Amino acid sequence: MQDTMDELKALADETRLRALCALRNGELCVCQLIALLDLSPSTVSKHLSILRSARLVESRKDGRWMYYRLATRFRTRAAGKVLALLFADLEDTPRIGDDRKQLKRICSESMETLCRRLFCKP
Amino acid sequence: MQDTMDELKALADETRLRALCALRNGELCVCQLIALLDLSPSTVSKHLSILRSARLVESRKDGRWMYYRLATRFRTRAAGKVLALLFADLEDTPRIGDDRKQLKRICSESMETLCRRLFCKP
DNA sequence: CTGTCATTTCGTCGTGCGACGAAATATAGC
DNA sequence: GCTATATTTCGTCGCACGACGAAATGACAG
Repeated sequence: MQDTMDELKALADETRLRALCALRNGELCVCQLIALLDLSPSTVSKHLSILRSARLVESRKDGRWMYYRLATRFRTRAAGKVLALLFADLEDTPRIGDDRKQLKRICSESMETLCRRLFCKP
Repeated sequence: MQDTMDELKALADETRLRALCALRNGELCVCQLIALLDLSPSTVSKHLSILRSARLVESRKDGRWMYYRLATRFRTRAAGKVLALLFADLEDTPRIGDDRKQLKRICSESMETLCRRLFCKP
């Protein structure tokens, strides 16, 4: 039951749902998620650590960059199917639609340029 | 998206999950849920109102008693299937197993006797 | 109409969560 | 080894949430 609760609590936040939806098309770097979600790096990092504790996402480190992706194996039998159902529902919402467009723009940029924009003064 | 969020937030609480599981076999009176969950009447009432706001349960009044049951139509396409998946997973957990036994005992009592035990001093 | 009883609403208290900035950690490039 | 940079950890703040008891509401029983 604790596993289920962890997953549900991880899902019960709009920011984290948006992050999960963004990861549907493959892994993303933290800085890309920061740009998408438009929150402080520390806040985004905390959200990702909550998703990882619930084993809804996995991460890998590549040099200076940290990549997150959807988990492939979950702690509960329900999790994978629940995610699929949520994704299908959220597909049509304006918020997630906007995110998808925004993500396209973000991914068209090199990560160096992106990070420069994120962390440096204008 | 708000509908999905409301549902997920309603689900992300152990007490409310237990209540939903208890309602799988049919409607229950508030006093039966109070006995099962072992929480104050006001607390249980609040939980049920959250579940009702999310449209996961429906209620009907019969005289002095208020009955709650699982909703049949949901606000999102995912909700019904998500509930089914959660139920299947929770089925096997000790907590929900205990609840099922406890609920059998509770339902074997008349509601008058039950309420007398709940509200009156011994 | 009045009293009783089941349930909800209201007010309060403590805890948990999401936000941030500052500091710490880790890696790449010089 | 330094320095710059990407991410995480830590400390703090405000707010939402779950718990309760007391008071309000609504329905039946006399």
